[in-house]
Amino acid sequence: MQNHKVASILQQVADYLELDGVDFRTKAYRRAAHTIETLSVDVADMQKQGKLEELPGIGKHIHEKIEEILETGNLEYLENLKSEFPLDMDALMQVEGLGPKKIKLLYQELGIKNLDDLEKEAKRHHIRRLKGMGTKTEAEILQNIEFARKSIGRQLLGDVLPLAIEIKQRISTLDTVDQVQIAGSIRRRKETVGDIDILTVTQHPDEVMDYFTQMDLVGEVIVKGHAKSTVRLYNGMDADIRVFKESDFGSAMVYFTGSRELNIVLRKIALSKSMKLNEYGVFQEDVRLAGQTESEVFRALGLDYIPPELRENTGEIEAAQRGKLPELVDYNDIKGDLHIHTNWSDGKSSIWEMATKASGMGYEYLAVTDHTRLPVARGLDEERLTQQMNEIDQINEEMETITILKGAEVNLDSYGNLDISSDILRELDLVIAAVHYDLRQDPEKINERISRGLENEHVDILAHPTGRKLKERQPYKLDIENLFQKASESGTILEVNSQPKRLDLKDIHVKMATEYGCQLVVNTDSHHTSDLSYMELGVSTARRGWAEKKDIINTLPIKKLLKVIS
DNA sequence: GCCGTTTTCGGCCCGACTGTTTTCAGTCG
Repeated sequence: MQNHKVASILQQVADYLELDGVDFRTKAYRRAAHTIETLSVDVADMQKQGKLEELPGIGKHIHEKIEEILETGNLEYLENLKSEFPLDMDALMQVEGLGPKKIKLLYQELGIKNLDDLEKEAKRHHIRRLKGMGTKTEAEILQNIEFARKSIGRQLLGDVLPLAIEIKQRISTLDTVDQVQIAGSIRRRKETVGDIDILTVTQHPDEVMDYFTQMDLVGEVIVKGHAKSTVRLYNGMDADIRVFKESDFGSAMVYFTGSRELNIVLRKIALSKSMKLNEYGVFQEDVRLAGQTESEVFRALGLDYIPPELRENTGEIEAAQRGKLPELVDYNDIKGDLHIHTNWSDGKSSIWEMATKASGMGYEYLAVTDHTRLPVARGLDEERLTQQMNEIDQINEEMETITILKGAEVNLDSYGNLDISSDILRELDLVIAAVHYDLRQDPEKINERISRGLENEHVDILAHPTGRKLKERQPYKLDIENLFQKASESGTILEVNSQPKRLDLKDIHVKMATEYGCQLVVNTDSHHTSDLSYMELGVSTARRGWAEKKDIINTLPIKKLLKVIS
């Protein structure tokens, strides 16, 4: 599967074209890159079937470029652009305030190719001499270089969401604030986020701005105005706050939730109906048609309400026009967690503690699935598994509010065999199979290994199917479509793992899997009672993958669930 | 470079802010 590679090359072409001031062709390449990146099928398959040009934003020329990438792994066009501008685009673009135009000017006038060159020339005061630059720009650049160097990039949703909620709660304590909401990619629950966007309604903007910029979470204030302020938080992440009128709040939420791609299409739709859409409302001539609520804004454009998690312009707008949006699985639909660890292996909490917490969350059931054998995780052998089953029997007798299921997270060895004997596996309610070592196998081996696991009669669930860890490691080199095909044939359930670093399957894979007819389960893989709350991240990942309640087995009441995993 | 319920050619989302200007270009979201 080469979708990501193809998209990345097209994106780079756009970056370099932008240097040259090429406007609309740049946009065309970005649009094509977005189409490929979010495609829920293999771009190579589309190409073989001659269907590439049916995709939005892909015409004759980009079709040819994609063919070249698929055949040769490279794109000559991009290589030529690179040799014309031999500079570190990525790094320079990280410097706030520098865009393609200024980068080109700096390269042509001063030969600046990277951050080191940039720093040198700024310190020599050469930059202020250039047209359109001045002392302020030069000082700004020097200041921002340091930040660009240690730029942490996008952070994990799971790390940022609690911080955003904290800020929202603090602002909502102000008497003068009528409404406060989180917008941006956090609201869309994207797996990584670049900043925190907060929108408010208040009659006293200055008071809110003072409070926001003086919070103890703030490292430095970047901009402070009456309608908008930006701060850099202690952890290096930027947070924006904006003030709107009550009557505009819906259109502001649509606009600042994005995505950017969705906004562009919404505005085109408005234009096609001779309306105008901006963050202050929907207008026709000078008459205001909508703006107070999001639903009202969508309705004015002839669309059903689109849940934030779907707002990526990957087909949801067309679905909303035809009244065909999916009924997404809801956070309250989840009836239990089927993948957790306890202090029997590498977890920190006891079975009793985990069950008590889960019961408090309103769950009907909880499956205890400690590691087997894995030495680093103090994994269980047959004997200890048996002891653990006895303890679970006891706790089940004492606890009336929740049913604890007996399970295990069993290792797939390098050939796809399980490391616990069938006699014991047969006694368990639930068997999860997972790859935990020998991760860098060749595609052929890892595919065979996982296929064997899926075909094993004892295996109910495949945990974290691709093995990726955000900002840490690549997925296994597996053929994902083969995996979905096999899983749908064998009826093995695929996990959406809710750990902030994993979110595996990820959103577009969730969509692919359901299109193959696979059943899914959303699990937390908790190692502590506090991890159980990660469920929300998994559910939002499933929602981003268009999953409905019927696709997720842990939305079932216990009797039906037991039939599925029996 | 893509695309069409006005269009096969002439458009391509919109507004705020900043620093540099003396009416605007570049950047950002």
